[in-house]
Amino acid sequence: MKDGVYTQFARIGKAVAAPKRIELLELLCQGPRTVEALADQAALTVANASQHLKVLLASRLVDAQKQGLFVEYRLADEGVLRFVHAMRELAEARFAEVGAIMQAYLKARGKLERVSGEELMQRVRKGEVTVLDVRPELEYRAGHIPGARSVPLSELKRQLADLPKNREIVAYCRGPQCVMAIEAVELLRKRGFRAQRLEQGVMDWRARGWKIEKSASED
Amino acid sequence: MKDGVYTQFARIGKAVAAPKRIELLELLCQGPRTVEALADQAALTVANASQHLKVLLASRLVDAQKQGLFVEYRLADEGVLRFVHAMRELAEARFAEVGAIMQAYLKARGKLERVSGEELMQRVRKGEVTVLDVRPELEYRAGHIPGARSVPLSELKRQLADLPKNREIVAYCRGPQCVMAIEAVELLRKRGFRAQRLEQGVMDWRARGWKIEKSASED
DNA sequence: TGTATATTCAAGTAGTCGATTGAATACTAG
DNA sequence: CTAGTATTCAATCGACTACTTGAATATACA
Repeated sequence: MKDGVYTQFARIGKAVAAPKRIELLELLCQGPRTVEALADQAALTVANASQHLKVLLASRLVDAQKQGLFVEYRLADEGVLRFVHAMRELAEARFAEVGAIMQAYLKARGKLERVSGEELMQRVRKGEVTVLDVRPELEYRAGHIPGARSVPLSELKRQLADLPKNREIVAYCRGPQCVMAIEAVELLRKRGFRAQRLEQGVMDWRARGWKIEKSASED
Repeated sequence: MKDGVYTQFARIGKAVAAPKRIELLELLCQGPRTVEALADQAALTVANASQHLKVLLASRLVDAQKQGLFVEYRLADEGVLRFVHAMRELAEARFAEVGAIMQAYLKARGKLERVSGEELMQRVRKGEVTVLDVRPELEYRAGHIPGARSVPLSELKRQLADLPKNREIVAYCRGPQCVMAIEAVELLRKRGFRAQRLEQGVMDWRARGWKIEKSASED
């Protein structure tokens, strides 16, 4: 009996034993995706991605739902999000490597200051800052930080004219491992804006139980 | 770069991808152990246990420390305990199997009532109950619930005479998957005691941040 | 109906992992 | 130093895994 229980536990472990599956999971933490989108973003062949997703499905960490021509995968529930988050925190605490890799990257990029969530919410409430969600619009629609404005990185250059020059701008993306916000802040600063990067991404935001806003359109 | 990060993350996943390693981890959640003790309790050969422990060591989830003739393994820190706990919660929520296996067992044993932690602490404070730690004494010394008395399951029969007949008794062991407390309660009831089982084990107790008492002796 | 598209299935290969065995290493006690 | 003990190392075998390739389903649209 005891053996059976641990075997069940290990199903969770096996699901997160492959780097690519963790990458897929983190992508799914940002919202539902089709197989193709996931394959694309994780640099996998579609067949291979499908196979990994099948494993995640078998471990009940994700759900799949056929939407017409596409199959949409999503996290099974918020508990999975918390688990992934706990795992990331443990990994970061345990492996200097992870922190080091990120820090080296951040340093090379010129030490962009990071803004914390509590800090941000206070300033948002006072109307002191403009919050930018620089992820693709689809991800924005799946859920975003209250008050954030969707300006996908790819659109940023075109929308520069609409942004306030004298107000502070805080950009965020998927999370600490995502570099979209970093690039956005770089661009903004080059153009003379006062821009900073939000330390957390949407995933951490949710994991901490802070509110998420959903767009009415779609789904 | 991104690939490297996820590879690091996966090291944690790989560490908990094997049932036996999870079993070892849960044993270590109850306190430091030597290789031999772990091998014994997890029903592994010593060499095999050593190998698994090496994997856990490489993933930084545990630490090893040479104590004279023995090597003592222990959790790297409390964060690991929280992680293991989060993983168990996820597994239990996700796999009906785990819950079902346990419930079937509990039912077959005659529906022993379960006592919750908050409930227990209130009654302990009022001096209404006697709390028994039925794990091996070594585990008791490594840490136990405040006010608990060490009566290893193997010693229970011999110490029956010392237990109060008219006071309520609450027994606990390692955790939900551990059956020592169940057996203890059964025995006590057969002998006419008013006995109940504490829902949590030491591990859950700690994970919730409740206090743990340590014996002064050893280490 | 036929064609295009998204996803899954099936089979094959190279590589990894878990368990076993027997030897090697480190420490203790006499 | 020698004998004994706890642990690890090294080599092996069978099982499993990730990824690739090419074919098979299933749905949408014309």
